[in-house]
Amino acid sequence: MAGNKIRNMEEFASVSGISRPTVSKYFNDPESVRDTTRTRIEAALELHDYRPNIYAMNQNRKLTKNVGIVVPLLSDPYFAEIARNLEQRCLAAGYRPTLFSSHGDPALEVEVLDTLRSLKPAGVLLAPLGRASDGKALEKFCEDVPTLIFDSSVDQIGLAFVGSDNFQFTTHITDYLCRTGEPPCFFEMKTPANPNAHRRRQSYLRAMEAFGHTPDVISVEGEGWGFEEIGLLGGHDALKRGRFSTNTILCSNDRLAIGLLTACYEQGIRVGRGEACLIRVAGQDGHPYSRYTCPPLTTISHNYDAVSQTAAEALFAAIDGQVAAWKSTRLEGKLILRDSA
Amino acid sequence: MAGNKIRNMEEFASVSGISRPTVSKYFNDPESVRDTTRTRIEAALELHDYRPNIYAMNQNRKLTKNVGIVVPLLSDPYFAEIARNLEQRCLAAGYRPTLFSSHGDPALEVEVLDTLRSLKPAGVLLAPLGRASDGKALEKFCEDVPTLIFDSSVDQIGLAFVGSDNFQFTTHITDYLCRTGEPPCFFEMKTPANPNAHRRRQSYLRAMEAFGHTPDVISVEGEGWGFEEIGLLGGHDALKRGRFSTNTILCSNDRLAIGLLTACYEQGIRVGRGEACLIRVAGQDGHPYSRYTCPPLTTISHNYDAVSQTAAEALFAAIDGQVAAWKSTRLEGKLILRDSA
DNA sequence: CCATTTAGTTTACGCGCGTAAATTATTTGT
DNA sequence: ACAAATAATTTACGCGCGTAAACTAAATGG
Repeated sequence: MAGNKIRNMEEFASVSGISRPTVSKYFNDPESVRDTTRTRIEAALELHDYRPNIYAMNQNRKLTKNVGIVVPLLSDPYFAEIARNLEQRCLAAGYRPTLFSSHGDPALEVEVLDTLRSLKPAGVLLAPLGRASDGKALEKFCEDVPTLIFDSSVDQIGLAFVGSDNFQFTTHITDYLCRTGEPPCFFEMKTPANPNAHRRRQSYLRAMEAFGHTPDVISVEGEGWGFEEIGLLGGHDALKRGRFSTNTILCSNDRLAIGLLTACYEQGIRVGRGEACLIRVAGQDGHPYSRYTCPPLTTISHNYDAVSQTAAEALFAAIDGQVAAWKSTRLEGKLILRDSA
Repeated sequence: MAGNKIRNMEEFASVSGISRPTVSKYFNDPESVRDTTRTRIEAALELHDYRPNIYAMNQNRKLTKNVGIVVPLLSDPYFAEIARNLEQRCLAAGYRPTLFSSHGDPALEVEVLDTLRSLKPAGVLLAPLGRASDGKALEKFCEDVPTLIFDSSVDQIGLAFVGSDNFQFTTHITDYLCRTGEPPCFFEMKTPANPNAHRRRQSYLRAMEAFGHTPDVISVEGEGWGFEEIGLLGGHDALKRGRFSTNTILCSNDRLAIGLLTACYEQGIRVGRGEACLIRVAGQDGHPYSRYTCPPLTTISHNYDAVSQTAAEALFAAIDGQVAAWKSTRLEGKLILRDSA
């Protein structure tokens, strides 16, 4: 932090007593220079706080150190949490993460990919919108940029897929619900945004069959990503029409469950596993807010850490040139027992 | 989208029949070239889908078109929502927004500002962490980069401040609570992260005095940004110890209220304004999830749109060279009546 | 229609860095 | 201690674009 300001790498090289190409090499990878050289550079770095111009840096590099992180909806705390997790891992690995949200809009998703392309990222961690995504655009993007798909799988594109095992999720929690009370009916959106929802419904149907129960799926209307509102309206409607065939409701996801809980409350229906409770409600996802619903929501949680770690490491490996065949990794969820079911 | 790919502006200029400097001018500001020229460039643009290299662009420009948006905690839906709003406004105004979260960590906040500095942004929309922020670092950053502070004010730094009128918030909702039932006690964190919390407490004290009531502030322990958890634990504790002097509780913010509602639920205390209800709970902020608590939360909501618009427009005006004295704009909130109070 | 304004063209340079090739200095191994 | 291997230096070029200056073409106005 000396008075004289360093304007460029040339000047910094001279004050550090090292040639510019070597300094350049250092900034590319500090490990690539000799210990004594690194020490001298880092000493100068402390005195003069110089940072290479990222624009000039990235202009000539074939591969930048940028990593794009794209989620369908950043205002959903689930995605916010996983994005935060991925962001930290990128930073720790020496990459420069940039966050993008598609805001639930397929057109915006394409725009985001376009923006990303111009950033020439070393890699991208992409959670697609799902059903509504422009498949062609995604595929084309994956051909151009090393992309790892997470959360929601779309065909067999990109380097690999990492997400949760939705079959295990629903089977596991259905099993729990069957063992502890009436077998559940299944509460979902009629036209879900996300393919995971289909897997969960199928898994529910299979599990119920396997356990010898008759499944019952309640599909409510509603488009878009306002799941709580859809759960609330659909819940009110279903409750009024006596649409639930058992006293136990498994929701396709936690946000839907949050809306349903509100509907139950507003109709004076006590939810939980206690004596005085009329129905049980369970969710799926391990949403950050599921602990704070009334009653607190029984759910099956993503393994946030493991998903993030697996996804990040797979991408970094690919960036480092380690070729691997396309692979789908689906991690198991963990049942979180609370008062709602 | 013709077969031949354009490698740089030179090539694009030749296929569009316009000289490179003029094309460069177009990309800087499409309005700065004649209509006929713009039409020809845009026609070529449709045929050849070329995009200027942003790294080369920004290298020589004194001012980029980048705008940084920094919030204390992106996983808080309140900040996620306002960030989304700001992001859209930046895009609409022709800027390239980039989202950053300090993740509740002062050290990360400084890192974010450092990263931002190297992006040479035209401007920054910054919501500081508050109390924990490194004031010196913020001030220095504001000297170097046109920065507009929003949400939470720190001294008189940056171009201006835009946020909500916390005095009006608390006065207004306190007034409502007093008129409709017992005067409220005030539930807050002992060491809040955010200066807005202090304003709200003060406003509560003043309002109660003005209305001729005795104020009662319950300050609960807890550090950091896990407000729901702090509200939950502090709520349990306060309820067990009979710490609430009236049947009405005004929370310093909605997230605290969400935790308190859960504590009430877990202790079998019915919340709301109905006959069978023991206490009333109200929040402040108009949190996106406040509609879905049980009972739905009465709160006073930020005017998200107006705050975002005022902040964005003030920044854009400053970027366009319109000098203005430092100014603080505090917008009024709107009472949202729900079942909790 | 010509003088004036406005916009586009040509030419040229520089930004800050990546990177390659040839050379020289330093470290290793024996 | 000397040859071989490794690392740093010198030199030089280029990336894709911003931008300035001098010039030429096109639009405007009376």
